Amino acid sequence: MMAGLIFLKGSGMTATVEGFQKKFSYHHGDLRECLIAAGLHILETEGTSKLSLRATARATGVSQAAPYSHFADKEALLAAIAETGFQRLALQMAEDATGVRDARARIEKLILSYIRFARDNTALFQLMSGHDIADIKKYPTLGMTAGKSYALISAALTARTSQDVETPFLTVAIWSLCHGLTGLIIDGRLNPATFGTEDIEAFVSKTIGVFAPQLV
Amino acid sequence: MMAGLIFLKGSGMTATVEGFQKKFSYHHGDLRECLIAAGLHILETEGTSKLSLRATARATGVSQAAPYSHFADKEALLAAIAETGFQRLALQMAEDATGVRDARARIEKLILSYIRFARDNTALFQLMSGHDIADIKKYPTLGMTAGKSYALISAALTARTSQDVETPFLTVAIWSLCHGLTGLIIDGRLNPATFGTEDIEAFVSKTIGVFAPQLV
DNA sequence: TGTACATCAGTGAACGCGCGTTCACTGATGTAC
DNA sequence: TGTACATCAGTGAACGCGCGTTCACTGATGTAC
Repeated sequence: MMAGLIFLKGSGMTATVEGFQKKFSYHHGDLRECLIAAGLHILETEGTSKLSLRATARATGVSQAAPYSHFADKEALLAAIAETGFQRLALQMAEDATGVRDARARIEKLILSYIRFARDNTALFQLMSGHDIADIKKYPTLGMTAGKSYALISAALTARTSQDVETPFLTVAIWSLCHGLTGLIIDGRLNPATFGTEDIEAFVSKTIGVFAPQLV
Repeated sequence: MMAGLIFLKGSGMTATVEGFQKKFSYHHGDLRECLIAAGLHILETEGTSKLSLRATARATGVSQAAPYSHFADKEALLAAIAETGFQRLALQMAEDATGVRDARARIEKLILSYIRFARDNTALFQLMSGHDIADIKKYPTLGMTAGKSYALISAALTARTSQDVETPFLTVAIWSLCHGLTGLIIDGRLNPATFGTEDIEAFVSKTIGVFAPQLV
């Protein structure tokens, strides 16, 4: 099946949109979500430079002016796409760490999940991390959603704080390490041969061991 | 004095270019360096989106086709600008840590210098860290120059490795932490109030203390 | 149940813009004699 | 020392492009009566 079909609108056509059958007509019915989905698709298949309002509308089979019924401008679409990204990231992290109750193992899982997400969705991750959205305060829900993955790591640490190192400090430190390692990896600026460990899993494990030995 | 003057070329005009007087005429004489300087200037004053070959040529007072005498295409100019950025970063880090011989203090200085550079040159730092240059292998000197700041931290660590944690591992870890903390700070995604320390200096110091207590 | 109407999502043409790149050219410069 | 010439950095006009955004409009839909 063509992935693009999901976003397409055409007279009389039917297509599965997020699990339910929908008959398309003059009014799309689900355009906002489809534009976001199409934007995500363009981002991953063609890169940031190709992600335009017009291309997104095109991929959705809708006129170039149609997005303006749902987004004030291009930046608003970018913000919505980034927010979806943060939602997916938090979801994936939570899923990957499901059932893992041991604090240290859980932190490691969360970090590896973060790295995996960035690797699998590089352009999206860069949109989420970058400066393409100038005024982040214009999109209050974006900041909130972005905090979800941070909260997962914070929560995993909260249960197991040592006496001499506070959780907030530890969270920021581990979060920075996770974020930095991820960025360096996806930019190809780290040579895994010089890690001093066999692979990234081992590296993360060793890092947490050195950094937070108080975690059980 | 207008900063733009530095890059300007005009019949009969004189301007100081990197410390020496130069009389401009049909042939510029130093166009390659001036284009890079102008590009850096645009990057910091107007942002990545305004950094185009045409704008750079305009800022240099030269025709829009002139840059093609020195750069194969836009990406080649971006690579040259990024490389200059890496050069400046390494230089600043080395300067900021001059005379600091204590391993732990030196690492801290280097990290704080890295953060300061990113804060003072946000758009440039993003060009250096981002994916705007698609095929980094096309610019071999870029990769080499990028390695200089990494080498500074690595060297600072080499002198003081504990028995149970190897230097390469520690370097990657501290490098990741430094890079990640920097990225989160310049993206405004960290609230300094929740650091658990008074300021960033204290945070970095505490981090190194926890992470590498074996450093004197 | 049937009809008139208000709503507003989506249309399609048009605007002006800045961009990367090409191309035949021009003119300043350094060098060989 | 003076002249002819090759070099090649820089010119300026032009190409085609895709973009964000606006605007008067159209037609599908739901609702009030």
